[in-house]
Amino acid sequence: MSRRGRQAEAARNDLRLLRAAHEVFTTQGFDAPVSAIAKQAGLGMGSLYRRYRTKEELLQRLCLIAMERAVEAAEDGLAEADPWDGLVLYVRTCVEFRSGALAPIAGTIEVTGEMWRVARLAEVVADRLVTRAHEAGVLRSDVTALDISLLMEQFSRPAPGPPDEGHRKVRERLLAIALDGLRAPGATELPGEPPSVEWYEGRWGSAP
Amino acid sequence: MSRRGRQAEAARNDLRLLRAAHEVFTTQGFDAPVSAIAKQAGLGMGSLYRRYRTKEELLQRLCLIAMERAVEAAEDGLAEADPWDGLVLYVRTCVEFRSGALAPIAGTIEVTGEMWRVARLAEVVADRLVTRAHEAGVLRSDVTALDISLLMEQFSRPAPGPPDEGHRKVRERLLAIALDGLRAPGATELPGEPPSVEWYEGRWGSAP
DNA sequence: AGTGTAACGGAGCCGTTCGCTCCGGAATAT
DNA sequence: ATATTCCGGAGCGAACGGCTCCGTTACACT
Repeated sequence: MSRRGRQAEAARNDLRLLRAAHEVFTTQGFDAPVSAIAKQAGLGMGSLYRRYRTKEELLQRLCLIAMERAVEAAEDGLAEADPWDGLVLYVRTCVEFRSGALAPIAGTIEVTGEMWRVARLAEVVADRLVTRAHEAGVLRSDVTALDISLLMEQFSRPAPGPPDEGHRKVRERLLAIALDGLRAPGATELPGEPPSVEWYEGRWGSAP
Repeated sequence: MSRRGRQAEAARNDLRLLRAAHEVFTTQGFDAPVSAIAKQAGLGMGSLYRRYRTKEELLQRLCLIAMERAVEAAEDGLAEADPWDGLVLYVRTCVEFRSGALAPIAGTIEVTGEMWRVARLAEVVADRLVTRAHEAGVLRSDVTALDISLLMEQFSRPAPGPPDEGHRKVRERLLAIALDGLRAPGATELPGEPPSVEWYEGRWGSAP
């Protein structure tokens, strides 16, 4: 797998690039300047634009990876013996990686076929996790898988200003509160209709 | 109060301007173009820059008004007989007005003396509301007033993309979940230390 | 060692955007 | 009729962002 010399450096740089892009885009929003990614990665613009021919291409790659990670997180949750612990692990992991912050980007770029594929997969796996929690009676019955996706998205929303360790801690506390609110049985019924998949994916542009 | 003719129109326009600015800044973020506010208000740039000499001046006014509204909301909550209902009313009202979305703006502009004054007042009133809920034993004991402020801020965070009625509904559902998570007694203890006021207000620049 | 080549950094091009100004005209007041 | 107030929006200068181009560097192969 690993090559030597200059090629190995290129591979390392690609990783650094993706990490930097994740960091920058999730905290500064998707209209962050490309130069900020290069800077964060400790690379020049030339290297970035050699690897990705356009900003959009970088974003597509980034979203794809984030979704793959979400799938992994869901599978990890499924591997957990206790349904509740599994669900919590999934939510915590996703919020930690801020996958939700990437989701709205999909509205800005063209969604590739592969992205749709992984998105469907992620949906299926997450559904399984939620269904299991429902059947075990540990998750309040009026909450849907989509509610949970949107909750994660809400908690991945970037805080303005420079990244701050304090923000991470605060998010953990607030998320713990919200997770308690997810436990069965709910104290009060949730208002309104559950959100629909059509609406949710409508923000991504038309289907494949 | 109301004047006639051209002066009355100017007063109406000021209101429209503030409403538009609130709408635009809370949904698009604080780096939204000034022209967008003028457009949303149905006015020209000239009218805007006659009333407010600079973008910063407009933002200062806007923040001040938002904080005054937060104070009102807290007082309304205090007027409620039931401590829990009062707290919920306060949180719901603030999230509805998205006061939290304005708070981070304070880091980008100079904070006037009057703004500090009202901020202190808001802090005091909100504290009273939270303390009352604690004493009544309806609010989980490990949550602080600052946690609640930050929760409101998290839920006021702008969603990318065009404003959408769906988002409002979803926010209500998610907020209902979080509010259930605030009820006493909490299912699991909150992680980490409670946030400190110094950290919270540190984002606004130095004290007056 | 010498040469070809793949990857690197970053200054700079060009189109766009943004805050703000300025002026001609319309509505009101005197 | 004249003076005053207020309005709209084209346009200015500066800054910014995506992307390219090119001189330089460091490895690979013989």
